[in-house]
Amino acid sequence: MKFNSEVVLQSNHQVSEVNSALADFKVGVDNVIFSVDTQHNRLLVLLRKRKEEPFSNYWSLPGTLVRQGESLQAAAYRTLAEKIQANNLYLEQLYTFGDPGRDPREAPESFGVRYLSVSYFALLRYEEAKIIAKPALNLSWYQVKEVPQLAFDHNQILEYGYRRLRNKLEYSPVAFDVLPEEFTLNEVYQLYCTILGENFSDYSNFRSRLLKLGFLLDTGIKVCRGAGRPASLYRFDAEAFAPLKDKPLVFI
Amino acid sequence: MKFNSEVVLQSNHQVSEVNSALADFKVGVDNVIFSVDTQHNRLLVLLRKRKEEPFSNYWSLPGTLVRQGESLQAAAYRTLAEKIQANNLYLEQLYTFGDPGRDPREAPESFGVRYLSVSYFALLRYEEAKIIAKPALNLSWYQVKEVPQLAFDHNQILEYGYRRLRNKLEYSPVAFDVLPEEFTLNEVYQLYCTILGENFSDYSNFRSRLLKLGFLLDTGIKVCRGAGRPASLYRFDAEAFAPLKDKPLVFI
DNA sequence: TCAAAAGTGTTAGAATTACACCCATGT
DNA sequence: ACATGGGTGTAATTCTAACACTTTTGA
Repeated sequence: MKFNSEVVLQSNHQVSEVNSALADFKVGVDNVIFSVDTQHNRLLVLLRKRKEEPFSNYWSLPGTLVRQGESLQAAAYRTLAEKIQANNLYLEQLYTFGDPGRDPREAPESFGVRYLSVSYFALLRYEEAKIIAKPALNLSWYQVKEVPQLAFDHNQILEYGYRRLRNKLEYSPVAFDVLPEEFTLNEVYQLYCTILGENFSDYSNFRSRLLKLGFLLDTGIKVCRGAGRPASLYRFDAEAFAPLKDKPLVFI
Repeated sequence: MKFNSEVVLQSNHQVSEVNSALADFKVGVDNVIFSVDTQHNRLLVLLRKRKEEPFSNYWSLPGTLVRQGESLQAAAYRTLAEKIQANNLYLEQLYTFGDPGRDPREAPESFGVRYLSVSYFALLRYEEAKIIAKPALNLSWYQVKEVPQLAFDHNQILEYGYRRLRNKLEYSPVAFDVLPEEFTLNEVYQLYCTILGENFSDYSNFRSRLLKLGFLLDTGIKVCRGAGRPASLYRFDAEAFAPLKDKPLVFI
């Protein structure tokens, strides 16, 4: 019998006895909020410095506890909206971490209370992401490559979210949720480059693959970005995309 | 702003007021247990007829509440092991459903208690899956295509699990977790056929693609399955597969 | 007129598809 | 010997990767 590798992520916990009484749970939502800074070719993640126990002074993923009458996704969105403002964003549930011992507030003896974390990942563009500047919130963008040791199992959650992000980009049209209504093909390319790395594909090949898929409409409108030939503005055609849903697309 | 389609799955709930008090949760685990019957070319899912309220007499996904000191995955595995016995199985977390109102035990006024369902999906072969025969458990295999209306949001969970299963099969080696140590290539092909449908690929092409990937070892041992030329037994080589992990495989 | 950015085209090589065909066994 | 299932080979087509080249703008 084998279980899968995803599961391994949450299994490095202290071994603990299982008794047949039911566990009581507090449910939190933790967000991996990625922002793509195509200008500087950086992929960033939003972190918050904790000022409370446990893990006081550690950086952590922004999170919250779920309120009465609030859906999980609504809680995730609330956490996000309290901290940053953005018009185009993508939000999706990631994974639920709930091993006993993942939160030190679970006292070693008293198994009464467990802390469950339903994680979400969000993607938006750095240009649009305005941090709502309350210094008390202790928020900061970190380059994904340079994230320090985080509170709880948040490094694991981040790693998991990063993997999901790269996969999503390859076979689903997340990019168009994040870009504005109208965009140039080069903007799409830049987005892919900063997330997947420069050499994921040649621009001209990327371009023709994308257009061949047939769900990008050329508006005919041209825009000038500094020097160089003006670029066409495209828009995502949801109707043309619909039949491709579920099919394994490759944007590589 | 757009959220993704997965999220839509859990958003058809009654609208309810959010107040700032925290919600209390009971956490359950629900399992989508698929079994592949290659003999009869059927994909089955294990259902349990409820004998308690709510949804008494409805079929439902087998589930349980999480116990003190028990990990989510352990709870999922316990539910499974109580009901069926199998040597080779694959188990993976699916999605967490937690919208307010998904369980009728959440009284309309009292938002105190919420029922969260962390769903898991399992895959095993029908030949190996022995139902532990306690009539009181009211268990039965259903063909996925013929599942009736289920309790709670279990049809949604099943649909979601089914989608995941088909995707997993295409780009990850789940099949080899489910097959015995040694297997014939035709057994692999049959597995793919019953899950993805007859015409997903020609046998000879499937065969060469699979072998070219290089992580199947020919043991040299031949076995006869009735008439016809004897088939070679192969085994999955985890070491040879390791470098291919994360890479986008295509078993189509 | 030249550099920069947008966009098109070409070509060698790899991968995919749809088959035809040979091999080894039970009856 | 022939049906059955196992296994190999191949030719047409499509896809991919790498790169050359043309077009349109600002300076």
